[in-house]
This record gives sequence, structure tokens and C-alpha cells, in this order.
Amino acid sequence: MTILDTKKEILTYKDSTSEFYLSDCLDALKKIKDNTVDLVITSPPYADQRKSTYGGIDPDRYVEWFLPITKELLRVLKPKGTFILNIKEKVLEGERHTYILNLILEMRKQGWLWTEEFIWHKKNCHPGKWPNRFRDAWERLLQFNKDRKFNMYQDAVKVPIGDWAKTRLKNLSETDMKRDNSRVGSGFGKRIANWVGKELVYPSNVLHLATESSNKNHSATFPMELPSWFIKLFTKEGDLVLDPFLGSGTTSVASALLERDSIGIEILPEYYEIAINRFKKNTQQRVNKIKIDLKLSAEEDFVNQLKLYG
Amino acid sequence: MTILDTKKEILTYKDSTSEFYLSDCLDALKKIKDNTVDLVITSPPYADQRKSTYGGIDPDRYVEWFLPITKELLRVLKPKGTFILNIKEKVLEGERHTYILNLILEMRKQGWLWTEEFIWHKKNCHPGKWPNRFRDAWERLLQFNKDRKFNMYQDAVKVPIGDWAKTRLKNLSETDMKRDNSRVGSGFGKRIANWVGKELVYPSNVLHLATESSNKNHSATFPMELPSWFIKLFTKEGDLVLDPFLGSGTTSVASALLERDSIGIEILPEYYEIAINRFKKNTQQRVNKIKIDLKLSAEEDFVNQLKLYG
DNA sequence: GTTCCGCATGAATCGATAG
DNA sequence: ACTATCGATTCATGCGGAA
Repeated sequence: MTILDTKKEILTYKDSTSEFYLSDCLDALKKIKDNTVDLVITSPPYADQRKSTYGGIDPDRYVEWFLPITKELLRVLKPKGTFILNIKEKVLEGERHTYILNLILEMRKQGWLWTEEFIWHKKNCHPGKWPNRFRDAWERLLQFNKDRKFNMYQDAVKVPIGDWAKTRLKNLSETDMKRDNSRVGSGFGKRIANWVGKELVYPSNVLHLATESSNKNHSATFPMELPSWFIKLFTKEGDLVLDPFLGSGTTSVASALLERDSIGIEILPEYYEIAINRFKKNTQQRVNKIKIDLKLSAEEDFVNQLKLYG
Repeated sequence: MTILDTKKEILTYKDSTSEFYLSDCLDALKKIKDNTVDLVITSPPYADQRKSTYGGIDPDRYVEWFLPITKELLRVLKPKGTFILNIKEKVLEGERHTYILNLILEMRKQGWLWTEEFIWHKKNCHPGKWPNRFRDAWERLLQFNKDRKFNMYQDAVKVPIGDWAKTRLKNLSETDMKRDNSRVGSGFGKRIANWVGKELVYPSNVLHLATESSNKNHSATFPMELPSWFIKLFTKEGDLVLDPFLGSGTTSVASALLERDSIGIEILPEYYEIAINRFKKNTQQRVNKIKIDLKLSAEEDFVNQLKLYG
């Protein structure tokens, strides 16, 4: 084993501050004070799955590897904060492995409450064919809390579709959507503006999102909408978001664009650099195109909502 | 406690035989021979949920109540057979209860393999609003097997939609679909005929189905498409399907229409009668309308596939 | 014979109130 | 205190009656 580089950088966007740790996860977590984080959201290395990049954790030892980390997360999370864990068990010898079941049971012994399990339905799941199973099109989004009372801002993720709007939407052909979408601020945008606020409903615990194929740099791509949705749901502006397995930095970017502070921890220098660069690019781009962004924002938001809650 | 009525009736449809037991589940199971069942599919009473009708099982005692039953199911299932368990944990004191996690772990100790977990996305989930959670829109469909090698007929549930058909479908307005659907054998039917065989894809492990509210007789309606889909996937004509918690008899009807034999067990006389009557009505109706059904079958099948894999 | 509209109906959960 | 019951909340679906 080589000795790991460690460093810390701080970037800002508008009023938000984003810290980046190049460090072992546990080491960096120990530098964070008790009860300071509003939301932890992460997609840890899946057992044995990303062996080539992360070293891979033996499925049978996954729980014992992860428990010290969840213990630290419990410590740094505010009493009314939330922990969202994106994970899916792998198949081993023809069976779904049980490490996630055991992880949930063990985390409850640590003091975590297992509040809810959201489903991420991956609309464009990985292709493939096996004689004894179909393609895996969903992942778990486990919600844990320290207390039955936690912060939840449901109105921030309301979905602008009722019966009436839905029928109209179905009657729009796909080419219509595309054409109008490209004409910024014109037809489609105006129509959306009419819908928004007319028929807002609360979403359910099933999210419909496509994986992002664009960022091939990091093997586990979780789409920007995923952290964005939970950040809007469980934090307000100025709150602090933590991702202990930052990867290519999706959580940091999502946090900054929503003007939340963030801490991201990544052990591999390659990914750390990718995360830093992506953050700079995305926030800078945002600043340069601020006028266009403002014009687009209503449409973008609507389209994102659609993608989330198809 | 009153002494329960017990009886057994046998009904037939085409070449298939359907047995109905009015009996305690365990008692009836013990009359079934070892290694004779090709598919067990059932939706047991959820913990504490149907208290008014089924007596309700205490969540903390759910596992110990269910394990003797799964032991019998393991005995009667053929080596290459499959057990599909439809279940969802309830919320207790703000947390998702862990009895299903424990059930899976305990069933593995009995010798079951936990092969897969399908998701049933309930499009019309129960409404409601709470300060700390969204509506629950999914249920588990746990797949268990006795052996890594099991029968699976994937081609039987192929979905007739590729990218090309998908795009065309989106461009069809809803009213177009309805209108053409009503003209039997005309436009829509022909178009389907063009698609079938052109773009067949395998489905994923996420099923999109609405619950059936039409059958008001039984509180827990699982939609006919659900057992139908798994029956097609895991059995062939003439095979034997078992539902130890028959309820209003959906599994028996689905089995008969697909010409599989079936055994259904129901402890409550009210539901037993409903199941018998529904079976008679559905199979009889089917026979009367056999010509129309044959004409419709291609379309019906397509529409059902659409509903399953939206 | 169709199509459209209105309405009842759920495998729910929380918090307040009552025993 | 601890348990049991009840009202409030909410929306996709399918049925029935009417145009």
C-alpha cells in the first residue's frame, strides 16, 4: 500500500461553500464536528462491484466495513437531519446477497431509525440477458434518521401534474415537445407556465430517473436529479450536505447550484480531480450563462420534475 | 374460537383442474405431496393490516407465524419450481418494520435461495399526506428458489416494444388508442400485428401495474396481470400453481385461463365463496365468448404488456 | 353504440382525543 | 403512561349514468 495523498480544498459559488477532502473516508469524517450536517447522501462503493477502481469490498465483510462509517455519520448528523443511502445488493452464486438486510438491522442497533425506503426506477437500465434473471432496473434509496421528527420540505418537490395536465401532456407528441423545447421561452415554455401552480401534487416514494451516460469517468453515475431531489426535500438554503463517497462530485455540484454548503470526501486522486474540475466547470458555466439560465429555469425545472416522476 | 368449516371443491376449465380448500393454511398444505408444485405465488395477510377481516398478525410475531408455512412450501415445491411472495412492511412508530428483512434471513436458514426481488410499482397507490413521508407506491415481489437451476420461460413475457415502436406509441394520442382499440381487428390491431415479432424485448425486474379497485369483495386486490405474468414466466401449460392465501381467487382464475392446474387455500368462508363464484363466472364467461376472445387476444395481450411495462 | 364527466374507492399514516 | 379509536389528508382508476 502506498501512502495516500491527503488534502483539502474549498470552493465557493454564490453564498455557498464547498469543501473537498482527498482522504480516507473515516479520517476525514473524524474532522467534522458533532451534529453539524443536515443531509448525508451517498452512493458507496458496492460490494465487490467496482473492484477495478475502488479495490472492492468483499460482500461478506461489507457490513463490518461500513458500520464504523455509519457510526461517524450518526455522530455528525444533526438531530433533525437525514441520511440517504443509495445502494443495491449484488448477485452472488445465483442469489441476491443479504448484506444490505444485515446492514439495516445493524444500523438500527447503532441508533439509526429506518424511516423509509425509496425506489429509484432506472428507466434506462444496463442491457444484458441472462437465463435466470431479467435486467436489474431499480436501486434502493434507504432513508435513515436520528429522530422521528426530522426536517422535510415536501412542497419543494411537488410535481406539476394533475389529471388535466397529464391528459394534455399525453396528447403532445414527442416531436412537439422537442421542437418547442428548443425555442427558448416560446410556445412550450408558456404553456408550462400556465400549468405550473395549477395542478401540484406530492410525489410518491418511487422515483423514475434515467442514469447518466455522459459521465463515463466515474463508474457509478448517479444522475444529478437524484441528489438534487433529496437536497430540496430535506434541506433549505444555507444548510450543509455531506457525501462521504464523492466520486465524480455530483453531490457537490447539486448542493452548490441549490445554494447549500457541502462537504465531499474522496479517497482516489483521479476522482478527486474530476470532482474539483467538474465543480469549477459547472458553477463557472452557470455564472457565465446566468441570464439564459434564468430564462430556462422554469422549463428546466419542469422537465426535471417530469424525469423524476414520469 | 369457533371450529372452522373445512371442505374441498374441484373445478375444471378446458384441460386444467383447480382445487379449492376451505381450510387453515397449514392443515391444507400438509395434504399436498412433496415436490409436486411448480409455482407458489401468494400475497399473505400483511402484518396487522387486515385486522378486521383476517385477525391481523402482530408485526413482531410475523416471522414466527410465517416460517412454518414457508417450511411446508419448501417441501411441496418441485426442485426447479419458484416461490413468489408479494409483501410490504408497514410503518410502525415512524419506522419501516424489519420483519421482512428477518423473514428473508430466516427463510434462507430453512434452505430457500433468495434469488431476486422484483418491484411492483403501484401506479394508483393509496392517497394521503403526512408531514414525514410520501405515499407508498411500491411493493416487494420476492423470488425464492430451492435450487440455482430453476425453470424460467422468459420468451413468454417478452414485451413487444423496441425503441422504434416506443416512439410511435408516444406519438399516438390517448384518444387515438381508445378509438382504434374499440374497432376490433381494425386499425390498431393491424398496427400491433406489425409490431409483434418485430421488436420483442425482455422486461426488467420492475412491474408497473395499478391495483384493481373493481373487486370490492376482497380488500387486498392484486391485479390479475400480476399472477398471470409470473405464471407465464415460471410455468408451462399443465403445470401446477399453488396459492396458500387465495383471497378472492385471482391466482386460480389466472392459472385456469392459462391452462395451468392450481390449488388455492382460503381460511375464511366468505372469501372462499367469492373465489369459487368468481372462478365460475370468469371461466364460464370465457367459454361463452370464446370466439371474441380469440379475436381480441392479440390486442389484449399487447395492452396487458403495456400496462405491465409502461 | 360511444364518449364524456362525476364520483366512490382503496393492503395508508399521523396526530389528537378518548378510555 | 399506554393503548385504542377516529378524523383529516389525498389521487389514480374504473364504474355508471347522461349526452
